[in-house]
Amino acid sequence: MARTQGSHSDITGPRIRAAALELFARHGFAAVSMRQIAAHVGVQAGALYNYTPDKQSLLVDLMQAHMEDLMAAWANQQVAGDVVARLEAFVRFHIRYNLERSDAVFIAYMELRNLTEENFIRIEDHRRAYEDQLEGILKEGVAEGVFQVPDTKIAALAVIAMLNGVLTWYRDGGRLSLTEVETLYWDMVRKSVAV
Amino acid sequence: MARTQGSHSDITGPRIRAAALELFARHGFAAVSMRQIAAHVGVQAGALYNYTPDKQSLLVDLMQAHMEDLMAAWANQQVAGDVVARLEAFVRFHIRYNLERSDAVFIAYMELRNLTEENFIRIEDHRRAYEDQLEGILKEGVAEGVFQVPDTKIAALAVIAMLNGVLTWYRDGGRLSLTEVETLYWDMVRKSVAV
DNA sequence: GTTTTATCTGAACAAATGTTCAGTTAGCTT
DNA sequence: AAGCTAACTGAACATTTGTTCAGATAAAAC
Repeated sequence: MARTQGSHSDITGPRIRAAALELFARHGFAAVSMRQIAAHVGVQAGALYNYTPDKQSLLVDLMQAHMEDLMAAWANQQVAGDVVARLEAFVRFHIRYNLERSDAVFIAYMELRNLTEENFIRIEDHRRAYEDQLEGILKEGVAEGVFQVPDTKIAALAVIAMLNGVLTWYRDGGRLSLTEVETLYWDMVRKSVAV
Repeated sequence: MARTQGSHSDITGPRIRAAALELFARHGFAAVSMRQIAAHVGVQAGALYNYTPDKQSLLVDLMQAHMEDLMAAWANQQVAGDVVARLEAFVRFHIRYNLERSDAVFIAYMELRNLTEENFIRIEDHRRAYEDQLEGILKEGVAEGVFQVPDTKIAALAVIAMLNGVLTWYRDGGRLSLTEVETLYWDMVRKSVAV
């Protein structure tokens, strides 16, 4: 056999990335073999190399795409308003977006150690840029006297870490709805940076 | 060659666990081979099997030991006092303890997916018990009207997630001292659960 | 309908994996 | 000093790993 019926790179490519995303998130990058990914797509391992030069590139591309999507989604989301409204928007956006793409978020946070120095820096730059968005809001709020934090950089990291915690316990159809979770976290964040 | 000079299980055992801890934390469980651990100790791979029945048991034992140490250290730490003082004690304890054993903490949070169902439950029970300690303090505070949170369970998880975030950025000899970091986080936690 | 191009197979490769074990030597006991 | 036990080596094992590539077939272009 060789080329299979209905085969098309526009279909196989995304399916490979989707399978890799799910498997990397579930078992970890190092624990997943190229053959497992291929089997998930219904293809032989060799075929993957039409879509990625090697295994690590597959991981990096997934991370990079996620970080770019995240930044684009946030840029698209922003609403004008006072700093409090913008902080609330950030909190709700972050929770909702991260829960919708929990696999990608998980990978982007957990698999950094499997990256080469160069790739690590690329991804880390994206993350810092995202954190800077939140820190910018906090800085403004502090300048206006609406917020009070001892250190805006640390506060931004603390807030993001707190919000990311949702990933470890939230399940669809659980005790709390997505909106309830958002409101609950927003309540804590709001108070934590209050004057 | 066979038994080597100065070899003793009281020495080799701990060294194996220490090497495994460091390597698992740095590269991930699946990415570390038994031969790498052995090389780190200065021993052949086969010798490891005098100390563990298999690779996963090595991981589980490290996790279990960490969780037990954590619980014991907290039990040993507790001071009498009002709920606010006890919450502060928890925050400072958690930050300090986790930074001192960041490798173990990292592993206990990241490698759960490499466990069998049975082992997963064992470790997860420990974590829940630890989280319950914090939730207990929050519940008491809410009952007394000193704290106000919409949901003590979620609040406990949120606080712990926030504190764990320290691990991702804190470095010895950095801009902030350990005590400064503790105080900084305590400030945010205190406000986040305030009435 | 024929040629060209895109896509995949299937086999192969060397290297690395977790684990076992017979054999060997160091340390301890008597 | 002799015997016993604890600790380790070194080689072997069956699998699995990431990756390559010649060949085969489907889809697209002409």
